[in-house]
Amino acid sequence: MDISRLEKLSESAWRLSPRDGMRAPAIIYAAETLVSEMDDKVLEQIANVAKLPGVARAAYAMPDAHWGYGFPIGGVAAFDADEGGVVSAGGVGFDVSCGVRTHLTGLTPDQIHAVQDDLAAALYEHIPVGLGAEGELRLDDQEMTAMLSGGARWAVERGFGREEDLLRIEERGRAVDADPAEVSEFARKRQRREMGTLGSGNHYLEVQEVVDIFDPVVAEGYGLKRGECVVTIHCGSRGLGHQIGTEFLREMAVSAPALGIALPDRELACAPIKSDLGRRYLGAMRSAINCALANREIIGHLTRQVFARFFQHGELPLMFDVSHNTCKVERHAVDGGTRDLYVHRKGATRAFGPGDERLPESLRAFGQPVLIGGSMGTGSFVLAGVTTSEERAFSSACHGAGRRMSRHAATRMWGGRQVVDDLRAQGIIVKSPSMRGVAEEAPGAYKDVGAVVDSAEASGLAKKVAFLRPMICVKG
DNA sequence: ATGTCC
Repeated sequence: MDISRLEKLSESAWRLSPRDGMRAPAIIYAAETLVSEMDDKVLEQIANVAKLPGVARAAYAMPDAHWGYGFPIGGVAAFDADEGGVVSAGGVGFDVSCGVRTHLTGLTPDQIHAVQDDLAAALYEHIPVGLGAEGELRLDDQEMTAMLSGGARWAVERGFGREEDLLRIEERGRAVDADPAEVSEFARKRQRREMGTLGSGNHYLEVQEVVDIFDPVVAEGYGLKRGECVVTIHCGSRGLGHQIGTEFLREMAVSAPALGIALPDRELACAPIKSDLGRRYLGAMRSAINCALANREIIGHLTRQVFARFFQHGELPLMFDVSHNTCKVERHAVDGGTRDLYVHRKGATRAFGPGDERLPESLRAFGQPVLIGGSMGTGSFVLAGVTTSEERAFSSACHGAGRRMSRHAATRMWGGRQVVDDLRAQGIIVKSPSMRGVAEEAPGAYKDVGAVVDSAEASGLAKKVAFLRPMICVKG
Protein backbone atom coordinates (compact mmCIF):
# COMPACT_ATOMS: atom_id res chain seq x y z
CA MET A 1 0.00 0.00 0.00
CA ASP A 2 1.23 3.50 -0.86
CA ILE A 3 1.46 5.02 2.59
CA SER A 4 1.90 8.56 1.21
CA ARG A 5 -1.84 8.67 0.52
CA LEU A 6 -2.50 8.50 4.26
CA GLU A 7 -2.34 11.03 7.05
CA LYS A 8 -0.22 9.77 9.94
CA LEU A 9 -2.14 10.07 13.23
CA SER A 10 0.49 8.20 15.28
CA GLU A 11 3.12 5.49 14.83
CA SER A 12 0.27 2.99 14.48
CA ALA A 13 -2.74 4.88 13.13
CA TRP A 14 -3.30 6.15 9.59
CA ARG A 15 -6.21 8.11 8.18
CA LEU A 16 -7.70 8.57 4.73
CA SER A 17 -9.89 11.68 4.81
CA PRO A 18 -13.31 11.48 3.15
CA ARG A 19 -13.22 11.78 -0.67
CA ASP A 20 -14.95 10.35 -3.72
CA GLY A 21 -18.28 9.83 -1.97
CA MET A 22 -16.91 8.67 1.38
CA ARG A 23 -19.28 9.71 4.18
CA ALA A 24 -16.62 9.19 6.86
CA PRO A 25 -12.85 8.74 7.07
CA ALA A 26 -11.11 5.37 6.85
CA ILE A 27 -8.60 4.58 9.58
CA ILE A 28 -5.99 1.82 9.55
CA TYR A 29 -4.42 0.74 12.85
CA ALA A 30 -0.99 -0.80 12.25
CA ALA A 31 2.70 0.02 12.38
CA GLU A 32 4.18 1.48 9.19
CA THR A 33 5.78 -1.81 8.14
CA LEU A 34 2.47 -3.69 8.33
CA VAL A 35 0.56 -0.93 6.50
CA SER A 36 3.19 -0.87 3.74
CA GLU A 37 2.83 -4.64 3.30
CA MET A 38 -0.96 -4.47 3.03
CA ASP A 39 -2.48 -4.81 -0.42
CA ASP A 40 -3.83 -1.60 -1.99
CA LYS A 41 -7.15 -3.45 -2.04
CA VAL A 42 -7.43 -3.08 1.76
CA LEU A 43 -7.48 0.72 1.50
CA GLU A 44 -9.82 0.61 -1.48
CA GLN A 45 -12.19 -1.72 0.37
CA ILE A 46 -12.23 0.15 3.67
CA ALA A 47 -12.76 3.44 1.77
CA ASN A 48 -15.70 1.83 -0.04
CA VAL A 49 -17.18 0.73 3.29
CA ALA A 50 -17.02 4.39 4.39
CA LYS A 51 -19.30 5.23 1.41
CA LEU A 52 -22.19 3.10 2.68
CA PRO A 53 -25.32 4.85 4.05
CA GLY A 54 -25.47 5.58 7.77
CA VAL A 55 -21.81 4.78 8.47
CA ALA A 56 -20.84 6.16 11.90
CA ARG A 57 -17.57 7.87 12.88
CA ALA A 58 -15.15 6.02 10.58
CA ALA A 59 -14.51 2.70 8.88
CA TYR A 60 -11.59 0.87 10.48
CA ALA A 61 -8.98 -1.71 9.46
CA MET A 62 -7.25 -3.76 12.15
CA PRO A 63 -3.48 -4.54 12.11
CA ASP A 64 -4.12 -7.99 10.55
CA ALA A 65 -6.31 -6.62 7.76
CA HIS A 66 -6.15 -8.22 4.33
CA TRP A 67 -8.22 -8.34 1.17
CA GLY A 68 -11.67 -9.92 1.60
CA TYR A 69 -15.05 -10.23 -0.10
CA GLY A 70 -16.30 -6.61 -0.20
CA PHE A 71 -15.20 -5.68 3.31
CA PRO A 72 -11.58 -6.40 4.20
CA ILE A 73 -10.97 -9.21 6.67
CA GLY A 74 -9.91 -7.27 9.74
CA GLY A 75 -12.57 -4.62 9.08
CA VAL A 76 -14.86 -2.82 11.55
CA ALA A 77 -17.74 -0.52 10.62
CA ALA A 78 -20.86 0.59 12.48
CA PHE A 79 -24.14 1.83 11.05
CA ASP A 80 -26.94 3.90 12.55
CA ALA A 81 -30.43 2.60 11.72
CA ASP A 82 -31.93 6.07 12.23
CA GLU A 83 -29.54 7.55 9.64
CA GLY A 84 -30.47 5.08 6.92
CA GLY A 85 -27.77 2.70 8.10
CA VAL A 86 -27.31 -0.69 6.50
CA VAL A 87 -26.52 -4.26 7.41
CA SER A 88 -24.24 -6.16 5.04
CA ALA A 89 -23.84 -9.90 4.61
CA GLY A 90 -20.36 -9.31 3.19
CA GLY A 91 -19.55 -7.17 6.24
CA VAL A 92 -20.09 -10.18 8.48
CA GLY A 93 -18.48 -12.73 6.19
CA PHE A 94 -19.43 -16.15 4.90
CA ASP A 95 -18.42 -17.99 8.05
CA VAL A 96 -20.90 -16.26 10.34
CA SER A 97 -19.68 -16.17 13.96
CA CYS A 98 -16.42 -17.91 13.20
CA GLY A 99 -14.56 -17.62 16.47
CA VAL A 100 -12.17 -18.94 19.06
CA ARG A 101 -12.51 -20.55 22.49
CA THR A 102 -9.81 -21.48 24.96
CA HIS A 103 -10.15 -24.11 27.68
CA LEU A 104 -7.77 -24.31 30.63
CA THR A 105 -6.36 -27.78 31.40
CA GLY A 106 -4.13 -27.27 34.45
CA LEU A 107 -1.78 -29.81 32.83
CA THR A 108 1.96 -29.31 32.43
CA PRO A 109 3.82 -29.71 29.12
CA ASP A 110 5.49 -32.83 30.60
CA GLN A 111 2.09 -34.44 31.13
CA ILE A 112 1.16 -33.68 27.52
CA HIS A 113 4.56 -34.83 26.19
CA ALA A 114 4.10 -38.21 27.87
CA VAL A 115 1.02 -38.94 25.72
CA GLN A 116 1.49 -36.42 22.89
CA ASP A 117 1.19 -38.79 19.90
CA ASP A 118 -1.70 -40.78 21.37
CA LEU A 119 -3.54 -37.65 22.48
CA ALA A 120 -3.12 -36.09 19.02
CA ALA A 121 -4.41 -39.28 17.38
CA ALA A 122 -7.38 -39.49 19.76
CA LEU A 123 -8.40 -35.86 19.20
CA TYR A 124 -8.09 -36.33 15.45
CA GLU A 125 -10.18 -39.50 15.58
CA HIS A 126 -12.88 -38.15 17.92
CA ILE A 127 -13.48 -34.67 16.48
CA PRO A 128 -14.68 -34.64 12.85
CA VAL A 129 -12.46 -32.39 10.75
CA GLY A 130 -12.15 -31.39 7.09
CA LEU A 131 -14.32 -30.32 4.18
CA GLY A 132 -17.70 -32.05 4.35
CA ALA A 133 -16.93 -33.79 7.67
CA GLU A 134 -20.02 -35.11 9.46
CA GLY A 135 -20.61 -35.58 13.17
CA GLU A 136 -22.53 -38.21 15.12
CA LEU A 137 -25.42 -35.83 15.77
CA ARG A 138 -28.42 -35.72 13.46
CA LEU A 139 -30.81 -32.80 13.87
CA ASP A 140 -34.41 -33.05 12.72
CA ASP A 141 -36.20 -29.84 11.81
CA GLN A 142 -37.53 -29.26 15.33
CA GLU A 143 -34.12 -29.74 16.95
CA MET A 144 -32.52 -27.56 14.26
CA THR A 145 -34.93 -24.74 15.19
CA ALA A 146 -34.20 -25.23 18.90
CA MET A 147 -30.45 -25.10 18.21
CA LEU A 148 -30.72 -21.99 16.00
CA SER A 149 -32.66 -20.26 18.76
CA GLY A 150 -30.75 -21.57 21.78
CA GLY A 151 -27.07 -21.54 20.78
CA ALA A 152 -24.63 -22.94 23.33
CA ARG A 153 -27.47 -23.03 25.88
CA TRP A 154 -29.23 -25.58 23.64
CA ALA A 155 -26.03 -27.65 23.55
CA VAL A 156 -25.70 -27.60 27.35
CA GLU A 157 -29.37 -28.58 27.77
CA ARG A 158 -28.73 -31.59 25.52
CA GLY A 159 -25.75 -32.70 27.63
CA PHE A 160 -22.95 -31.24 25.48
CA GLY A 161 -21.07 -28.96 27.82
CA ARG A 162 -21.65 -27.45 31.23
CA GLU A 163 -23.90 -24.76 32.62
CA GLU A 164 -20.89 -22.81 33.92
CA ASP A 165 -19.48 -22.60 30.38
CA LEU A 166 -22.30 -20.25 29.39
CA LEU A 167 -21.03 -17.40 31.56
CA ARG A 168 -17.72 -17.56 29.69
CA ILE A 169 -19.25 -17.28 26.23
CA GLU A 170 -19.96 -13.96 24.57
CA GLU A 171 -23.65 -13.00 25.13
CA ARG A 172 -23.87 -15.85 27.66
CA GLY A 173 -23.90 -18.39 24.86
CA ARG A 174 -26.96 -17.22 22.96
CA ALA A 175 -27.75 -14.47 20.46
CA VAL A 176 -31.19 -13.13 21.31
CA ASP A 177 -33.54 -12.06 18.52
CA ALA A 178 -32.45 -14.92 16.30
CA ASP A 179 -35.22 -15.85 13.86
CA PRO A 180 -34.80 -19.49 12.74
CA ALA A 181 -37.80 -19.07 10.40
CA GLU A 182 -35.51 -16.93 8.17
CA VAL A 183 -33.02 -19.78 7.74
CA SER A 184 -33.73 -21.53 4.44
CA GLU A 185 -34.50 -25.21 4.09
CA PHE A 186 -31.29 -25.67 2.14
CA ALA A 187 -29.16 -24.01 4.85
CA ARG A 188 -30.78 -26.32 7.42
CA LYS A 189 -30.20 -29.34 5.23
CA ARG A 190 -26.51 -28.53 4.88
CA GLN A 191 -26.16 -28.36 8.67
CA ARG A 192 -28.18 -31.47 9.60
CA ARG A 193 -25.10 -33.66 10.01
CA GLU A 194 -22.47 -31.00 10.67
CA MET A 195 -22.94 -30.11 14.35
CA GLY A 196 -19.79 -30.74 16.36
CA THR A 197 -17.45 -30.59 13.35
CA LEU A 198 -14.38 -28.43 12.97
CA GLY A 199 -14.48 -27.65 9.23
CA SER A 200 -11.53 -26.77 7.04
CA GLY A 201 -9.33 -23.86 5.97
CA ASN A 202 -7.87 -21.99 8.92
CA HIS A 203 -10.02 -23.84 11.46
CA TYR A 204 -8.18 -25.91 14.04
CA LEU A 205 -8.00 -27.40 17.50
CA GLU A 206 -4.69 -26.88 19.29
CA VAL A 207 -3.14 -28.01 22.55
CA GLN A 208 -0.88 -25.11 23.50
CA GLU A 209 1.63 -24.27 26.21
CA VAL A 210 1.51 -20.89 27.95
CA VAL A 211 5.14 -19.85 27.44
CA ASP A 212 5.06 -16.10 28.12
CA ILE A 213 3.03 -13.90 30.42
CA PHE A 214 3.01 -10.16 29.69
CA ASP A 215 0.42 -9.06 32.24
CA PRO A 216 0.57 -11.23 35.38
CA VAL A 217 -2.49 -9.71 37.03
CA VAL A 218 -4.79 -10.18 34.06
CA ALA A 219 -3.31 -13.61 33.28
CA GLU A 220 -4.10 -14.74 36.81
CA GLY A 221 -7.59 -13.31 36.47
CA TYR A 222 -8.06 -15.38 33.31
CA GLY A 223 -6.60 -18.51 34.95
CA LEU A 224 -3.56 -18.57 32.63
CA LYS A 225 -0.36 -19.84 34.23
CA ARG A 226 3.05 -19.99 32.62
CA GLY A 227 4.06 -23.62 32.10
CA GLU A 228 0.49 -24.88 31.91
CA CYS A 229 -1.37 -26.05 28.82
CA VAL A 230 -4.61 -24.89 27.26
CA VAL A 231 -6.82 -26.12 24.40
CA THR A 232 -7.92 -23.61 21.77
CA ILE A 233 -10.65 -24.29 19.21
CA HIS A 234 -11.19 -22.13 16.12
CA CYS A 235 -14.28 -22.79 14.00
CA GLY A 236 -17.62 -21.35 12.96
CA SER A 237 -21.10 -22.04 11.64
CA ARG A 238 -20.07 -24.51 8.91
CA GLY A 239 -22.36 -25.03 5.93
CA LEU A 240 -25.33 -23.23 7.50
CA GLY A 241 -23.60 -19.88 7.91
CA HIS A 242 -22.05 -20.16 4.49
CA GLN A 243 -25.41 -20.85 2.89
CA ILE A 244 -27.06 -17.90 4.70
CA GLY A 245 -24.22 -15.64 3.52
CA THR A 246 -24.54 -16.86 -0.06
CA GLU A 247 -28.31 -16.44 -0.20
CA PHE A 248 -28.47 -13.00 1.42
CA LEU A 249 -25.49 -11.60 -0.51
CA ARG A 250 -27.29 -12.47 -3.71
CA GLU A 251 -30.60 -11.04 -2.55
CA MET A 252 -28.97 -7.86 -1.21
CA ALA A 253 -27.09 -7.28 -4.48
CA VAL A 254 -30.27 -7.73 -6.52
CA SER A 255 -32.42 -5.59 -4.21
CA ALA A 256 -30.00 -2.68 -3.63
CA PRO A 257 -31.21 -0.43 -6.51
CA ALA A 258 -34.86 -0.82 -5.49
CA LEU A 259 -33.92 -0.01 -1.88
CA GLY A 260 -32.18 3.18 -3.04
CA ILE A 261 -28.62 2.03 -2.35
CA ALA A 262 -25.86 2.77 -4.86
CA LEU A 263 -23.20 0.12 -4.24
CA PRO A 264 -19.59 1.27 -4.68
CA ASP A 265 -18.75 -2.41 -5.21
CA ARG A 266 -21.24 -5.23 -5.90
CA GLU A 267 -19.53 -7.25 -3.18
CA LEU A 268 -20.64 -4.65 -0.61
CA ALA A 269 -24.23 -5.77 -1.07
CA CYS A 270 -26.31 -4.55 1.88
CA ALA A 271 -29.82 -3.56 2.91
CA PRO A 272 -31.19 -0.85 5.19
CA ILE A 273 -31.45 -2.07 8.78
CA LYS A 274 -35.01 -0.73 8.68
CA SER A 275 -36.09 -2.85 5.71
CA ASP A 276 -37.73 -6.24 5.50
CA LEU A 277 -34.60 -7.69 3.89
CA GLY A 278 -32.34 -6.18 6.56
CA ARG A 279 -34.54 -7.57 9.36
CA ARG A 280 -34.65 -11.00 7.73
CA TYR A 281 -30.87 -11.10 7.35
CA LEU A 282 -30.37 -10.11 10.99
CA GLY A 283 -32.75 -12.89 12.10
CA ALA A 284 -30.95 -15.47 9.97
CA MET A 285 -27.46 -14.17 10.86
CA ARG A 286 -28.23 -14.37 14.60
CA SER A 287 -29.44 -17.94 14.08
CA ALA A 288 -26.08 -18.68 12.46
CA ILE A 289 -24.33 -17.10 15.47
CA ASN A 290 -26.21 -19.56 17.67
CA CYS A 291 -25.20 -22.40 15.35
CA ALA A 292 -21.51 -21.46 15.74
CA LEU A 293 -21.80 -21.09 19.52
CA ALA A 294 -23.50 -24.49 19.77
CA ASN A 295 -20.93 -26.02 17.44
CA ARG A 296 -17.99 -24.81 19.52
CA GLU A 297 -19.71 -25.93 22.74
CA ILE A 298 -20.13 -29.45 21.33
CA ILE A 299 -16.51 -29.55 20.16
CA GLY A 300 -15.46 -28.43 23.65
CA HIS A 301 -17.49 -31.34 25.05
CA LEU A 302 -15.85 -33.82 22.65
CA THR A 303 -12.44 -32.45 23.66
CA ARG A 304 -13.26 -33.04 27.33
CA GLN A 305 -14.25 -36.63 26.54
CA VAL A 306 -10.84 -37.26 24.95
CA PHE A 307 -8.89 -35.60 27.77
CA ALA A 308 -10.83 -37.66 30.34
CA ARG A 309 -9.40 -40.84 28.73
CA PHE A 310 -5.84 -39.63 29.37
CA PHE A 311 -6.00 -37.59 32.56
CA GLN A 312 -7.71 -37.80 35.96
CA HIS A 313 -8.83 -34.20 35.90
CA GLY A 314 -10.52 -33.71 32.56
CA GLU A 315 -12.74 -30.78 33.51
CA LEU A 316 -11.16 -28.30 31.09
CA PRO A 317 -12.95 -25.16 32.35
CA LEU A 318 -13.77 -22.69 29.61
CA MET A 319 -11.66 -19.53 29.81
CA PHE A 320 -13.57 -17.65 27.08
CA ASP A 321 -15.35 -18.04 23.73
CA VAL A 322 -15.55 -15.09 21.35
CA SER A 323 -16.61 -14.68 17.71
CA HIS A 324 -14.85 -12.53 15.12
CA ASN A 325 -17.39 -12.50 12.24
CA THR A 326 -20.51 -10.77 13.53
CA CYS A 327 -22.88 -7.83 13.43
CA LYS A 328 -24.02 -6.74 16.89
CA VAL A 329 -26.13 -3.91 18.25
CA GLU A 330 -24.06 -1.93 20.74
CA ARG A 331 -24.27 1.53 22.29
CA HIS A 332 -21.31 3.73 21.37
CA ALA A 333 -20.26 7.36 21.66
CA VAL A 334 -20.96 9.29 18.44
CA ASP A 335 -20.97 13.06 17.88
CA GLY A 336 -21.03 13.90 21.57
CA GLY A 337 -23.89 11.53 22.40
CA THR A 338 -24.44 7.79 22.51
CA ARG A 339 -26.22 5.80 19.80
CA ASP A 340 -27.23 2.21 19.24
CA LEU A 341 -25.14 1.06 16.30
CA TYR A 342 -24.98 -2.11 14.20
CA VAL A 343 -21.30 -2.92 14.58
CA HIS A 344 -19.92 -5.17 11.84
CA ARG A 345 -16.75 -7.01 12.78
CA LYS A 346 -15.34 -9.15 10.00
CA GLY A 347 -12.15 -10.84 11.09
CA ALA A 348 -12.17 -8.51 14.08
CA THR A 349 -12.74 -9.36 17.73
CA ARG A 350 -14.96 -7.54 20.17
CA ALA A 351 -12.71 -6.18 22.91
CA PHE A 352 -14.60 -4.62 25.83
CA GLY A 353 -12.42 -2.85 28.37
CA PRO A 354 -12.35 -3.34 32.17
CA GLY A 355 -15.54 -2.48 34.00
CA ASP A 356 -17.87 -3.17 31.08
CA GLU A 357 -21.17 -4.45 32.45
CA ARG A 358 -21.59 -6.79 29.49
CA LEU A 359 -18.65 -8.86 30.75
CA PRO A 360 -19.26 -11.65 33.26
CA GLU A 361 -18.50 -10.55 36.81
CA SER A 362 -15.50 -12.88 37.10
CA LEU A 363 -13.76 -11.13 34.17
CA ARG A 364 -15.05 -7.58 34.56
CA ALA A 365 -12.04 -6.18 36.42
CA PHE A 366 -9.62 -7.44 33.77
CA GLY A 367 -11.27 -6.57 30.46
CA GLN A 368 -12.56 -9.05 27.91
CA PRO A 369 -10.26 -11.87 26.79
CA VAL A 370 -9.37 -11.32 23.13
CA LEU A 371 -8.24 -14.60 21.58
CA ILE A 372 -5.79 -14.22 18.70
CA GLY A 373 -5.09 -17.28 16.58
CA GLY A 374 -1.67 -17.17 14.97
CA SER A 375 -0.43 -19.69 12.45
CA MET A 376 0.02 -23.32 13.49
CA GLY A 377 3.78 -22.94 13.79
CA THR A 378 4.24 -19.51 15.29
CA GLY A 379 1.79 -19.54 18.15
CA SER A 380 -1.13 -17.51 19.44
CA PHE A 381 -1.78 -14.65 21.84
CA VAL A 382 -4.33 -13.86 24.50
CA LEU A 383 -5.01 -10.14 24.71
CA ALA A 384 -7.27 -8.15 27.02
CA GLY A 385 -9.71 -5.42 26.02
CA VAL A 386 -8.77 -1.88 27.09
CA THR A 387 -10.99 1.17 27.58
CA THR A 388 -9.34 3.19 24.75
CA SER A 389 -10.62 0.67 22.20
CA GLU A 390 -14.13 2.14 22.41
CA GLU A 391 -13.11 5.51 20.91
CA ARG A 392 -10.52 3.93 18.61
CA ALA A 393 -12.58 1.18 16.96
CA PHE A 394 -15.95 0.63 18.69
CA SER A 395 -14.27 -1.74 21.19
CA SER A 396 -12.60 -3.99 18.62
CA ALA A 397 -9.20 -5.55 18.02
CA CYS A 398 -7.49 -7.88 15.54
CA HIS A 399 -8.35 -11.58 15.28
CA GLY A 400 -5.24 -13.35 14.01
CA ALA A 401 -1.98 -13.02 12.17
CA GLY A 402 -3.62 -12.30 8.82
CA ARG A 403 -2.58 -13.94 5.59
CA ARG A 404 0.59 -12.74 3.91
CA MET A 405 -0.09 -14.59 0.66
CA SER A 406 -2.98 -16.35 -1.07
CA ARG A 407 -3.73 -20.03 -0.54
CA HIS A 408 -2.69 -20.72 -4.11
CA ALA A 409 0.63 -18.92 -3.68
CA ALA A 410 1.29 -20.90 -0.48
CA THR A 411 0.83 -24.26 -2.25
CA ARG A 412 3.47 -23.19 -4.79
CA MET A 413 5.92 -22.40 -1.96
CA TRP A 414 5.43 -25.41 0.35
CA GLY A 415 4.34 -29.04 0.40
CA GLY A 416 2.03 -30.25 3.16
CA ARG A 417 4.20 -33.22 4.12
CA GLN A 418 7.26 -30.98 4.39
CA VAL A 419 5.34 -28.56 6.66
CA VAL A 420 4.21 -31.44 8.90
CA ASP A 421 7.79 -32.79 9.14
CA ASP A 422 9.27 -29.35 9.85
CA LEU A 423 6.76 -28.75 12.64
CA ARG A 424 7.33 -32.22 14.13
CA ALA A 425 11.03 -31.38 14.33
CA GLN A 426 9.96 -28.43 16.48
CA GLY A 427 7.86 -30.68 18.72
CA ILE A 428 4.52 -29.75 17.13
CA ILE A 429 2.31 -32.63 15.98
CA VAL A 430 -0.04 -31.76 13.10
CA LYS A 431 -2.98 -33.99 12.16
CA SER A 432 -4.99 -33.16 9.05
CA PRO A 433 -7.01 -34.94 6.36
CA SER A 434 -5.67 -32.53 3.73
CA MET A 435 -1.97 -32.06 2.98
CA ARG A 436 -2.93 -29.34 0.53
CA GLY A 437 -4.79 -27.61 3.35
CA VAL A 438 -1.66 -27.84 5.53
CA ALA A 439 0.43 -26.29 2.73
CA GLU A 440 -2.10 -23.46 2.39
CA GLU A 441 -1.81 -22.87 6.12
CA ALA A 442 2.00 -23.03 6.25
CA PRO A 443 3.38 -20.71 8.94
CA GLY A 444 5.18 -18.68 6.25
CA ALA A 445 1.87 -17.89 4.55
CA TYR A 446 0.93 -15.72 7.52
CA LYS A 447 2.17 -12.38 8.80
CA ASP A 448 4.21 -12.14 11.99
CA VAL A 449 1.50 -12.47 14.66
CA GLY A 450 3.83 -10.81 17.19
CA ALA A 451 4.07 -7.67 15.04
CA VAL A 452 0.27 -7.68 14.63
CA VAL A 453 -0.47 -7.81 18.36
CA ASP A 454 2.27 -5.25 19.10
CA SER A 455 0.46 -2.91 16.70
CA ALA A 456 -2.88 -3.68 18.34
CA GLU A 457 -1.36 -2.77 21.71
CA ALA A 458 0.35 0.37 20.40
CA SER A 459 -2.93 1.45 18.80
CA GLY A 460 -4.80 1.16 22.10
CA LEU A 461 -7.06 -1.64 20.80
CA ALA A 462 -6.04 -4.30 23.36
CA LYS A 463 -3.07 -5.28 25.52
CA LYS A 464 -0.92 -8.41 25.54
CA VAL A 465 -1.57 -10.94 28.29
CA ALA A 466 -0.01 -14.24 27.22
CA PHE A 467 1.72 -16.06 24.38
CA LEU A 468 0.78 -19.66 23.57
CA ARG A 469 2.98 -22.15 21.67
CA PRO A 470 1.31 -25.10 19.94
CA MET A 471 2.11 -28.71 20.84
CA ILE A 472 -0.69 -30.49 18.98
CA CYS A 473 -2.64 -29.10 16.03
CA VAL A 474 -5.71 -30.79 14.51
CA LYS A 475 -6.14 -28.92 11.25
CA GLY A 476 -9.03 -28.84 8.78
C1' DA B 1 -15.02 -19.78 4.99
C1' DT B 2 -17.64 -23.41 1.54
C1' DG B 3 -20.29 -30.90 -0.53
C1' DT B 4 -14.08 -24.39 -3.61
C1' DC B 5 -20.15 -24.20 -9.63
C1' DC B 6 -27.50 -25.15 -7.19
